[in-house]
Amino acid sequence: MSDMYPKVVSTVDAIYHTLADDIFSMRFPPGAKITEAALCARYGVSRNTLREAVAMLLSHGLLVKIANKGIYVRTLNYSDVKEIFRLRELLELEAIRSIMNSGNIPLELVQLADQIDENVTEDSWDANLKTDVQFHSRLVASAGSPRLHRLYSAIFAEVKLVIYHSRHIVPINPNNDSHHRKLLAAMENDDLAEAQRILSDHIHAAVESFRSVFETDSDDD
Amino acid sequence: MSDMYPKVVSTVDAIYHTLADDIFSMRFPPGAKITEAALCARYGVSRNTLREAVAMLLSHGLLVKIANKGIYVRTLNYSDVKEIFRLRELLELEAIRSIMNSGNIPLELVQLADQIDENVTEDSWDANLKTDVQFHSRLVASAGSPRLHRLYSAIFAEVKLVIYHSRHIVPINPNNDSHHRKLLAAMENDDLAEAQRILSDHIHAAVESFRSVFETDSDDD
DNA sequence: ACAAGCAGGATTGTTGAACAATCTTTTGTT
DNA sequence: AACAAAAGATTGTTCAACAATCCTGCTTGT
Repeated sequence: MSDMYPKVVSTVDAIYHTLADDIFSMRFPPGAKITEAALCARYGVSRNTLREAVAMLLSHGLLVKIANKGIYVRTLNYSDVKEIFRLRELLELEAIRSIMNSGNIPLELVQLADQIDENVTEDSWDANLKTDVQFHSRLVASAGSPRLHRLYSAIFAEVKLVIYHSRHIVPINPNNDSHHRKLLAAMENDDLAEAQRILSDHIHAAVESFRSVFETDSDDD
Repeated sequence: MSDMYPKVVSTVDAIYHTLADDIFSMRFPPGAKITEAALCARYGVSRNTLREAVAMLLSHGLLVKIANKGIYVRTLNYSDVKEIFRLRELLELEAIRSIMNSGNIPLELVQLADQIDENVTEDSWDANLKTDVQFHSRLVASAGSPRLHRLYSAIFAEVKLVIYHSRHIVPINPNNDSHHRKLLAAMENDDLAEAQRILSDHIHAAVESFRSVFETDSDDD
C-alpha cells in the first residue's frame, strides 16, 4: 500500500481484500504456493502487516497453512462445495426466520432482487452474479444479529470462491426465474415454510450446477 | 513465553489460550481495557506475536476493538446470551443430523456423557461443567465437517465466556437429569426429532438459568 | 471564572531488520 | 547409486523505531 492521504481502512483490511480478489480472479490459482516475501513485494507492505491479513484469509478458508512449510491457496472439490453450501443454507435460513420475525423486509433487499431480475435479460452476466452474491450477503446482514453475520463471514469467502471460480464454466444461469423476488414475496406473505423452500431450492440448484466444475475422480458421494 | 524446549504449538496459539483463560477467569473482567504493551509485558512476548493472538480473540468475540483507541474485554448482556446460544443451537442441531446420518455414535461422546452423570452427585461442580462444555465441543467436532467446526469455534469462545462467568452464580445445575445420555440414546434410536428436542430443551434451559446473571435494566427482550 | 485551543503524553498502526527453527535442495563422499 | 552433510530458502519470533491518532491537562484570552 503506497501513498494514501487520509487512512480510511486499515492496511491489513486493504491487503485482505486485495489478496482475496487475487484469489477469486485466479491470479493465484487453487493449490498455488504463497510465500510471504513474494506477497510483501507484490503489495508493498511489511511482513507483519501481511501476516495479519494472511491469518484472516486462513480463518476464512481461502488459504491453507502447513506449519513451517508454506501457505497454499485452497483447492476445493465437490464435497467441499456441498459442505460450504449446506452451511450457507443453514445460516441464511436462520436469517430469513429472524427477518420475518422482525416483521419488515428491508427495502435494500427488494431493490437488489429487482436489480437481479432486470439484468437477467442483458449480457451483464458478471454484474448479475455480483448482485446475486450481494443479495445473500445483505440478507444475512439485515437479520440484525452481529454474530450470525460473523459466522456467515467465516463461510462466505469460500462461497465466493466457488461462485467466482466457476464463473465462466457453469453451463447455465440457475437464477433466471426470479428466485429472489419470490423469496421476498413469501417472506412478505408471512409464509415461512415457502420462503425456506425457495431458498433451499435456490441453493441446491446452485450446488448441482457446480457439480461438473468441481467433481473429480477422487471424490465420493 | 519463555523457555520451551521443542516447540509444540505456536507462540501465538499459546498466548491465545492464556489470554482467553485470563478472560474466562475474570482476571480481565468484562469491560476492562487492554493495552498491547501491558500484555506483552505480562506474557513476555513481542508485540507482533501478541497482536496476532489478539486478532483471533477479536474474531471470536472475546475482545472488542475500537480503532485507534483500544481493546476491551467483551461485556455481554442477556440479549447477547440469547443470540449466542441460539446460534450454538443451530450448529449443534446440524452436528446431530450429520452424526446420525453417518450411522454411528462416536464412543468418545458416550464416555463423556457417562462421565457427566457420574460426577453429578459429587461436589466436583467445576469439573462437571468442564466436561459438559467438552461434550458439546466434541459433538460438533465428530460431525466430520471441518467447516461446521470452524463456524462453531467462532461462537464457542463466547459460549464458554457465558458459562464460566456465571460459574459461581447460576442458582441450580440444569443438567442433572442425564440430558446428554438421553440425547445419545435418541440418536442411537434414529429418532431425529426427539434428539433435536432434547438438545433444544437443554440449551433453552441453560439460557433461562443465565437470565438472572446477565439481565440488566437496559435490556429489552 | 471559564471556554477554546494548543501542547504533550500515551497507545495503536505500520515498517524494517535481524536471528532462530525448520524444511528443501544440493553437494560430497564412499 | 545411495546416503550423509552442508547450503539455501521460508517461516516463526523478536526488537526497535516512527507515524497517526486519541486523550489529558494546561495555558490563554475574554
